[in-house]
Amino acid sequence: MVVIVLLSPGVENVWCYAESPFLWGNSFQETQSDLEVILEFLEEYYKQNTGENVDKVYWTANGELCQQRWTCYEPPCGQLPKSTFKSLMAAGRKVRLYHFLFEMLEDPSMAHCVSWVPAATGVFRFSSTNKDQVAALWGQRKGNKRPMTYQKMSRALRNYARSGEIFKVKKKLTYQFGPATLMLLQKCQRGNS
DNA sequence: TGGGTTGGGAACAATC
DNA sequence: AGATTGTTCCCAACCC
Repeated sequence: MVVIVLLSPGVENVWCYAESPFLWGNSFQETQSDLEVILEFLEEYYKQNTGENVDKVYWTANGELCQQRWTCYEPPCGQLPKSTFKSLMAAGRKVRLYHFLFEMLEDPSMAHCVSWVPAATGVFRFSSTNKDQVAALWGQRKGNKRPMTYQKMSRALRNYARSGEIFKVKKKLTYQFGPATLMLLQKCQRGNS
């Protein structure tokens, strides 16, 4: 997810715009993993310029905050206590399937289950014999009651085509990350390492 | 032909 | 209470 922070030192409000990279492209972009850093920076910057502490974060959200996707469209404007802002950030970091798959792909010990296809960027393929192992791990990660299978997981993968996060490649057991998703995942990974 | 794979509708659940 | 993100079930089509 992308967050745009517009600082207005000397002005009472600090504006924080959050939106989805899959909807808009933007000039100043940071990933969701950088949100806390941004918030800290914002606080410090605001403090230096106004001599006051930030106790609230203001942002646009079509009149109200869309809690899960950080999707905001146009001002103005909502306001939240900082604590709520932080807890929402933590909630947004909950693992999603495409992120989990990226983790698997970056883990050499999982190469027998799922691996990158070198021919094209962002393309990956499940092993015909071990694909259910990936699915089972995903089910475990989510704490599902019933065992996850490749068939059910692939149903979730097919839903990603609508949002452009992952596409099906016309090859057996092969999928491709959307360019924006791949960039985001790679950036997240660099941020964590 | 058959089994594995793909595609998608629909209802449902968990979470925020 | 509504949106998001799967999960589960099911059936049809495709393909090697």
